[in-house]
Amino acid sequence: MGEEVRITEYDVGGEDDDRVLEWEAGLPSVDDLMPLSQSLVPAELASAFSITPEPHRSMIDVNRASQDTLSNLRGQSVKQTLNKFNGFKSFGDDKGDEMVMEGDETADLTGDGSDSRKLRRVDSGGTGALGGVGEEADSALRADDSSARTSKRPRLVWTPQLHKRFVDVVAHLGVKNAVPKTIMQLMNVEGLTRENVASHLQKYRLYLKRMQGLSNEGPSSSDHLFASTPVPPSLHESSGGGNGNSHAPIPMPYPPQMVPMPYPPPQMVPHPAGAGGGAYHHGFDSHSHPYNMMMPQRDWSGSKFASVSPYQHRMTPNDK
DNA sequence: GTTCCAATAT
DNA sequence: CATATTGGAA
Repeated sequence: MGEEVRITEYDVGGEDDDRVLEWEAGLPSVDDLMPLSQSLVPAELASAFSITPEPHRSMIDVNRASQDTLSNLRGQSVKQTLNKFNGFKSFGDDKGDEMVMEGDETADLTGDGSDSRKLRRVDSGGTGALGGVGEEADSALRADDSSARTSKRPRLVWTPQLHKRFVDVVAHLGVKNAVPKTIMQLMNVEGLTRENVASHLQKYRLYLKRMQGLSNEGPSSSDHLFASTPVPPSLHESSGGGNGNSHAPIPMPYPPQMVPMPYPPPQMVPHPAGAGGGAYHHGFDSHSHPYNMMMPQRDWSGSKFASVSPYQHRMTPNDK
């Protein structure tokens, strides 16, 4: 069994600082990785081989470790990086809604009760304030607030990836079937609520409508996210019409493997939301920022919510 | 009783 | 502007 965390061992060589950013970009998110608390070796197996499992490691430990490591790499920007780690949040929300999804090779391990710790860090302007390098990373969190219950969900941020998925699903369901509940289910994004989808769907419909009216012309400044999304050419109806099946609450289009868009299990990555300053918008022109650009299909990060995004840029390049 | 959907609120 | 929340209608 190899060791998991030995990131600290990599030596930096004489690389540029920029390299570091590149690494970050490609690195899996925290949620991407196996839960730290989980041992790689099953207990029985371990005992059989006389392996003593390592004591538990918590996020705090890791953060500390990474802080150390990063401190070595670059004396300064550490904080920013750490924020990325702390910035993600995890929801334990279970509405008991199970997917009707098949069991293909997704081998979904995601769903497991991966530790639903609520690690919440909403730093926003803090960056400027002290900017100290030795900024506290832990912030153990006050116990009472840690329970997500009774607390409101943060605003969902529809990242390009999320939206992409949304559009795909909507495209595949007919117009008739493209209702919030179904969409939500097919999207298979953890923590995504029906309301979230409903709200987005509403906006999306308006967008489509507007698009139809003005079929040609007009890089409207209000395009944003939508502009870059391949709109379903024709909103064709799916099996809904001819399907005489009375049962099956959710009409699965086709067998899993045949379905043109097999979605990977949900994952999430911390999003730079407001703080960093840069937002995506427009899809292009973003190549100066390490994170959150339209990545190749893979890594469809940002399936989750992000901290509030207080800032929004108002740009009217060529407003019409 | 649930879900959709449009309007309205934050 | 982007989402959330609301309330009437299917």
